[in-house]
Amino acid sequence: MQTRWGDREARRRDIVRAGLALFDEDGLPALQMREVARGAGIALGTVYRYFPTKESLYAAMYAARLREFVGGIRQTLAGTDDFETVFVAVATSYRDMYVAFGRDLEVLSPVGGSEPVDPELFDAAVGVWAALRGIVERAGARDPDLSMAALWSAVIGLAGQFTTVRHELHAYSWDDATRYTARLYVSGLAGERDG
Amino acid sequence: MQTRWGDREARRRDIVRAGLALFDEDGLPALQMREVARGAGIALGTVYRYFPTKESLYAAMYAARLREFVGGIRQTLAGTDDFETVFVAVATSYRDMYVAFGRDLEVLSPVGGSEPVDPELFDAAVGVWAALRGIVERAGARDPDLSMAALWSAVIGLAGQFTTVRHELHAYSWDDATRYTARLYVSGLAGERDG
DNA sequence: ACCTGAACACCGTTCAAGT
DNA sequence: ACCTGAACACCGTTCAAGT
Repeated sequence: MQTRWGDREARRRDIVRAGLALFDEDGLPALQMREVARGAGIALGTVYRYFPTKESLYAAMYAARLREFVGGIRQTLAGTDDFETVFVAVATSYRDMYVAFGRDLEVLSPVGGSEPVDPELFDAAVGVWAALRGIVERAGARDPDLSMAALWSAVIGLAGQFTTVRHELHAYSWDDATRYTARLYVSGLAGERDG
Repeated sequence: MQTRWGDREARRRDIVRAGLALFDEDGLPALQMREVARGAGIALGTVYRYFPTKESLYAAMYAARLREFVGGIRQTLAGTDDFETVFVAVATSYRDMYVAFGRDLEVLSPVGGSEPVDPELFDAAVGVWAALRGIVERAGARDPDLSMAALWSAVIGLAGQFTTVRHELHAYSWDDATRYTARLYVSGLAGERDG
């Protein structure tokens, strides 16, 4: 299906799709503007009529993936509110994005950076964050926001640890480590409530 | 103090020092081989007689910083074995390295990657890891290795969270979040012991 | 208006020549 | 042996010309 001359919306999608294909295949070094152009079936210069820099293309690719991430968490939350199950699901989705995008992940950050985000995505992220906060609150957190900061750090850290060679250090699987971390937090939060 | 013609050891140090100066000033984009040569007072081609690629120079710069990191933790451990104090100190040192080197940090990974590490550094890292493990054990961990994995994730995650714009999301300082996380773990580990 | 691709700029790497 | 720096290769970005 050929994108028509002048169809800016379809052209933009073609470019982002071509970028993600290269990126998924061989990482950031493979994201070369000449290859993007080739994948999108256009000339090199045309890519720059849609994205003024390589970095802005990367940002668009990232936004596309973020949308999928938030959608996945929403689906999990629709099915359960068990702390451990939700923690493992969120951490696992996060890890998958981390593998691709690395340290610059801004997943679920409703405040966001300097650029205005798609409002629909923004609202979805805020909703997800509030739902997660509710689960933490029911687990006994005295200061749910501070607990969320700690929990979110655990998610980031597990992804970081199991994404490098470092994880070969110990014998624990992703699932074991993630579930154990969830239980440790539940126990710690229960201690806050009861202690 | 001019490095003498043929003094390979001093020359190597000059190059690594020049690289770190550029890197600290303006990050990875500023680490350009021409600039490294200029900073080390040698010709461009000479850099390649010491480091076959830019990546290998980067690895040497990283090893130099890792040595400082391990030395700092050892000093902390010599002064105290209080869980919270040690956790905050380790997390803070880790964060400082994370700011510079990002997701590729392999700090305190005694097994290491493919390249053989300096044996002295290796031994120091193993010693530090064992000492930290002892503290976790005394805090009540039933499976200290699994707890270390979770704790180490917390360190990584806190660094990750407070190193991006994401940390502007909430009102908590590095110190608050780090201390709270330490206490949550202590409470969780005590639950393992007593529960 | 939108698209093209040759040309430019920049930077990692090489290698024949210098001491 | 060690060092030099001009030359090459690669890739992000621009812009005058094409439809």
